[in-house]
Amino acid sequence: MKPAPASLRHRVERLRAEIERHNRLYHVLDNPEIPDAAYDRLMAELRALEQQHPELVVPESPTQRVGGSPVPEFAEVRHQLPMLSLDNAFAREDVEAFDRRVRERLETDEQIGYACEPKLDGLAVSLTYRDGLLALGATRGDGTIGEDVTHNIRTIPTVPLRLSGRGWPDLLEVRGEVFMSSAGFDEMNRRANEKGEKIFVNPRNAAAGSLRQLDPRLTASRPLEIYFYSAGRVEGKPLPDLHSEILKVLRGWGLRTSPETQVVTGVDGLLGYYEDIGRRRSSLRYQIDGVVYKVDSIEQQRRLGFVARAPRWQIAHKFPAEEEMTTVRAIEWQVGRTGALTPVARLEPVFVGGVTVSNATLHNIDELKRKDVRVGDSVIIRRAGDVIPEVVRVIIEKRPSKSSSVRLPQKCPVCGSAVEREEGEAVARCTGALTCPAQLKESLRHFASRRALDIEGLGTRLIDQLVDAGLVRNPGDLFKLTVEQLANLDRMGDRSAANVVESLEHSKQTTFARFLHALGIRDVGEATAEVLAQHFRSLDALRSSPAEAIEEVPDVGPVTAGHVHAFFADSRNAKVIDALIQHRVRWPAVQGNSMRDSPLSGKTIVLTGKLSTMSREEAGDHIRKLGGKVAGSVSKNTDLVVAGGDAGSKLKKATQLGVKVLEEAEFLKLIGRKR
DNA sequence: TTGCCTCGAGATCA
DNA sequence: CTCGAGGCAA
Repeated sequence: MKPAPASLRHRVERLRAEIERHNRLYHVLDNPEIPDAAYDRLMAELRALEQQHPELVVPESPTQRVGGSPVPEFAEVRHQLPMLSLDNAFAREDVEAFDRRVRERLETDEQIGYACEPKLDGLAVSLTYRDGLLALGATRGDGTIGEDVTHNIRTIPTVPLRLSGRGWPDLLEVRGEVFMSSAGFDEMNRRANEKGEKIFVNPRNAAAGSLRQLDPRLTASRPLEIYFYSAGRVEGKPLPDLHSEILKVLRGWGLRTSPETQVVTGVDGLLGYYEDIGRRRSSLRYQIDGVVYKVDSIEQQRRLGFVARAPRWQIAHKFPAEEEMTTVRAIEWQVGRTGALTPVARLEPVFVGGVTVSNATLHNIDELKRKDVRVGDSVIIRRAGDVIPEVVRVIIEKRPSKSSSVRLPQKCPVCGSAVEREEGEAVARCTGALTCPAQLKESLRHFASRRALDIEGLGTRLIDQLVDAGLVRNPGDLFKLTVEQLANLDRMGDRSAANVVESLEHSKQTTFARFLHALGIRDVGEATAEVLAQHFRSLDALRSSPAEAIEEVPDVGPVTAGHVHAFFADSRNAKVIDALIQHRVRWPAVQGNSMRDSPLSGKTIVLTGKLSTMSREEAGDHIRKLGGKVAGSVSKNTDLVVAGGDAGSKLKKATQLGVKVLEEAEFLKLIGRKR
């Protein structure tokens, strides 16, 4: 093939620039200059030229949005700056309190400038541009680690593959919300319906599902959009010092921001914005579940800082949750792992807040009595806090004439054992322990779960069958199962059965902490299991300890210590544990850094700056594991400050107060981690 | 709590 | 083709 002549190269460049300009006019500025057909002709010409001269193709060419080949799996991405969650406000008082807190912390009586925007119902993503080219697109994940979905992000027409304009930093991380417009969603479903394909139930799930496709061609066929709402990591050039100005420069680089953003002053401004958007909510092109307020000044944001996992300078003001009426078909009692009886309302299915709700927990007997929900009642349902369905109230006028209050059962509805309710406790419990099939099933689920023994393939269905068939009466029985027994069950062939036996075998090699966690002792979750393991080091030491000795463990109080001691004192539990050990469930000896001789034990430590080898969360976990406490700010009570790169005011304060400061390398040595 | 995607494997039908 | 497990997101 002949190399492309310079004139052709030039033409290709011109075409790309032209197409990108029209993209920007169309998607970002919402102001197209040429008809679609003319745009299509430009694209067609570019495609033809690139086909004839493949050496001219570059990844950022507008023709390369769909990279072609599916990815084998999603890679993990660590967010350099964590993607935090945000606090919620539901009532105007919450907003007033927010504004008051902000002014108190900033020690000002002046009205605060706030940047406001709608809170879109989509999913948060982080995009990284290096030298102006899209390099990475990732989901939020847990805020620290997300998934690499670059191949799918590239297919979104409103995402520029190359930044336009000038003056962008060498490295720019931007955050935004990927969503589907209501019209796009309806149109997509209409087409899917015509073709007899399955339709999506709501735009949010459709958008989330689309980003999780392995094959970008499928994603490209979904009407995804994006609005950017903030900058993350920036290197090489500072951004403006007002949030609203940052949004402006982002827009200048072709990154679409919400046209509804607005800067207001003071709490009245916030509430006015909320009402304005609320009035226009139904005429917006997309679904929103509230609005977001941010302190506009970046300097003020910095001074306000963070609390736990949310910044103090922003808050989401949610619209009231959508409510629907339905009827109660039944009220059932669920028996949990610890025997706790929970009343659950089985409802006539009703579509509310984008999903079909047919169950709603009533939490406990007190809650049930307070609301006096009865079978046959008409009730108001909403999805509280985004997720969990809630019975708001009963419509008394519609109550059937002969109905009666639900009472706490005297006997366990599953096994018939006595039900006990301790003085002053809200929960009632079945006393059947592992003889109760419900408790047994839940215990086994917990035992096999990922953070416990992690037995792959042992799911709900299989556990139900094993218990119902009488094959398993306690966790120890799991390890007696044979391929033949398993293969006899529903939907279990030889292959599946062998896989389960294999993963059971695999799960026997565990850690002391996981083992303790798996036992399901009351009040012993992952964290407590970890400190118990560190403190006692061996099962025998723990088993033979009196409650007082267990109480010596940091963060373990008399109640938890009592539960732990009682658990091991129970001969039924002892038998199960012995059986597990007999089946060679085992773990490596717990290593050196016992809490007692750890250098961090009882120390208060502050982390500042970026560590190169781990996230702050991880560093915090290490410290806590070694008996230390992590604090957010430096004071005279601080024993130690760990300074990573770019450490700021906390380091300064530490020096002022004469607090000992450790570099990352020294810290790693201290926690017994080498580089 | 629900909905979505992916994967492995069992069930079903030609 | 269908189902269950497992993982993710809000």
